[in-house]
Amino acid sequence: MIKDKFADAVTAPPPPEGDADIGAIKDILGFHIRLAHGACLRHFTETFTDLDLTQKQVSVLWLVDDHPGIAQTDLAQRLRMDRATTMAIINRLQAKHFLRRDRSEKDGRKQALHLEEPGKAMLARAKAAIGEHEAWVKSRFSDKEVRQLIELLSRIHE
Amino acid sequence: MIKDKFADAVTAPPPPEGDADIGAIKDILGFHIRLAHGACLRHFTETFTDLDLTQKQVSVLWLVDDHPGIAQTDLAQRLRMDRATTMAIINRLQAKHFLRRDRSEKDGRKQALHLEEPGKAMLARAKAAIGEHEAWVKSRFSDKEVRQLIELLSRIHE
DNA sequence: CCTATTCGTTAGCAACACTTACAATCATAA
DNA sequence: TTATGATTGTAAGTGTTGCTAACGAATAGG
Repeated sequence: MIKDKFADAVTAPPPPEGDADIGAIKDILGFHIRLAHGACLRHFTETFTDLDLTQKQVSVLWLVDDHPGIAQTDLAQRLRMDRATTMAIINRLQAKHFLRRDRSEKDGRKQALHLEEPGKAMLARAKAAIGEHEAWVKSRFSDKEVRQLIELLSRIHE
Repeated sequence: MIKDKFADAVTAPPPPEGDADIGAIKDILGFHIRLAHGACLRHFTETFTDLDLTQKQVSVLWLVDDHPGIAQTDLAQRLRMDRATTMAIINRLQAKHFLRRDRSEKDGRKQALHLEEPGKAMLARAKAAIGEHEAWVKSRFSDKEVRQLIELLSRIHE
């Protein structure tokens, strides 16, 4: 119930002038990446309204579960985030009691992150929701195309 | 000079545990789209620091140039943006005297957007910068792969 | 004419990315 | 061992973006 007008915009014939879509921008690869990301983000947000989680938050929960005791800097590197941005996300997750910070024993500067029980439960629900979301994205591709797309995108973010 | 640590993170061997990259998340298509978008956005921002323009602002300048007299709603639909978000972007561009709002003669509710001279000059510079940016993105693909990738991404944002 | 819709606008909220600065900790060289 | 420099987390602040809710003005349709 968010995108009715977009549906129109897509199926409607070019409004006034003739060709009249997005013009030469449509040849710009970066532009398509941004639009595709925006579409994904919108659908993700809808899928996760009940859980009240963002993409980043889910990614962090997921990685902390995969790597118990991981430090914030390590997290930031894996998700290509700023240290300060990571802080903000960790703060929100901690406020919800999804994870805790323990001082690392090996390095007093670092914080060892661990999921709390509510975090584990939420992650389980989140993974189910991600299944839905992924199904939505992948519905327009064959398995081979999905692998192709992932391979191509991987080259961009290394 | 922003991403030295990321270069390390990418070329460095998996830190502690064994496989230890991003784990099962790497099979999630949406995750790769987000990372690729993030990488693009970072490079774009670096490329456009001198011009002090964002992706959205460039897209709007470009479209207004392609479709003189376009209304804000039409812009919003083409770029998949909210009306309110579009307002904010138009306001910033207008504050820099890059474009102006004229009341539409055919529909008193609409604002007809036109580029001002500074806007045209800036768009010319922006298009050159986009050339650089695109070259950076495309450097890792063949022409065929670029066409493929655009086609696949287009299916996501319709 | 009356009603519903559209468009622009304003205001506010949340998330994120970035910067600068600072304190604590660690690593290393003198 | 001490001094120096780098790393880590933290805090505070700025800017961009996306969303909502509400309102007035203009339009379209009955």
